[in-house]
Amino acid sequence: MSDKPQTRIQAKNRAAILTAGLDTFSQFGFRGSTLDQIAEAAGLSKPNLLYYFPSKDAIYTALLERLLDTWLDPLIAMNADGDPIEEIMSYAMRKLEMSRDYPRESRLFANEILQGAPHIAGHLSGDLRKLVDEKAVVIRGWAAAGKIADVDPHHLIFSIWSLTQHYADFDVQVRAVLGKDDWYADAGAHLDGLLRARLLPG
Amino acid sequence: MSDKPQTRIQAKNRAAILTAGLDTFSQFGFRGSTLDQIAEAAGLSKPNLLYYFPSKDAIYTALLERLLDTWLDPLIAMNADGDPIEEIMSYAMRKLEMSRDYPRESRLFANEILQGAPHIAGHLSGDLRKLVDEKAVVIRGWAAAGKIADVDPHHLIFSIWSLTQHYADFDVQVRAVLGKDDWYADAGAHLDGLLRARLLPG
DNA sequence: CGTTCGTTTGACCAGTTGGTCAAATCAAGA
DNA sequence: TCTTGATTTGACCAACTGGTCAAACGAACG
Repeated sequence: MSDKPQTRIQAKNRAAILTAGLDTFSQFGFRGSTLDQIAEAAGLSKPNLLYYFPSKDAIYTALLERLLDTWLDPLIAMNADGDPIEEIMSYAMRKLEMSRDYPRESRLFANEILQGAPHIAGHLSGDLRKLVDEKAVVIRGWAAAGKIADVDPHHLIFSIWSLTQHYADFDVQVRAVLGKDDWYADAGAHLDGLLRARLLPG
Repeated sequence: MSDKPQTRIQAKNRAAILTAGLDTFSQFGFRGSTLDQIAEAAGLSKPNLLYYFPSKDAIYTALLERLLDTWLDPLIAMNADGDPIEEIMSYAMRKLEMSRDYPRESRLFANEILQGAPHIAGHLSGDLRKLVDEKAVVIRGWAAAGKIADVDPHHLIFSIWSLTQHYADFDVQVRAVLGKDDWYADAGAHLDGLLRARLLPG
């Protein structure tokens, strides 16, 4: 929004607060997180924290907005003029990489949705729905042209979201069941096989 | 555990508390829920609620235990002697029905896992892992016998969990994007097509 | 040096939290 | 009816919550 000039110390502390908030909110949700918790994680006193952000809600909202800005980039990048199967597959793989590289962001989003999306309900039925509908048209076009098998575009997208985000959101369960911490390679291979089998035309 | 005889009024109030707790905990998580909230939803006063359960934690734990008892039933029911593809498919369909019929239970579980599974970590690496490993052996046997395509059993199970639970846990998002409330039939058809394409041998 | 302005903090506040307790109420049997 | 035990509640508490504020600190600049 407004980009007032920031001193180095402001930039550093704001960043520290956002990181601490991400850690905390992504684990305990909005109501389950406390300012003291976030302040301690950021290495600041509580009043100091409130010097940089006016309220707990402001920290949370800032995080959500930053998240929404980047969260849908991979879907936006899906190109109607590319090779259909490769476009869909690389979208899925990019999402899987995000689960590996940004699990806290994934869990923050999951928490928000689980609680009924009180802060971003409008975004879901606005921007998000519009974007998904657009891409659904593209996918339906690919299917109609016989480039991929006939598939419900919306539910295909839901499948990619759920399959990939599961590894970030349910990380504890995945690691407990597998008995190891490194799921990425196997998950990638599995996801590739699962989606390709469904998408190959004929 | 101990089944002391319960009066009708005890049974009724305990049930009301558990229902209210399920509503609340599944939406706000453990730390985000308050006893006052639960008491009001149960139609009881807070001290009255604490007459039936010794603490907030006890309500939450009771709910989680009741959940774990039934949550894995569909997976347990997967029969090594049945038709492989139909066994896997009906497992997936049963899980999808559970997302439709017991979304609060699904969200309660999701919340617990998101927060690092503090109450059921042992269960995950114990009972759950054992059960999944057993079924993985069965699935691997089916693949070795050429009854289904070669697939990573653990990640296949993760796929079924994520694909089905997504509709309960991310219900708000699903309904916002679809623009309608009724996802069950379409999700079932999609899931059937997705899994069958991957599992058919040859 | 002194001023100025961005930064930090200790003390504080009102409201909420999980939980306690003694007293009151109720239901049912003797 | 009276008694007994189960049930319910208002009053209360200590700890914690998000948030405020005046005072103190800090660094850069004249």
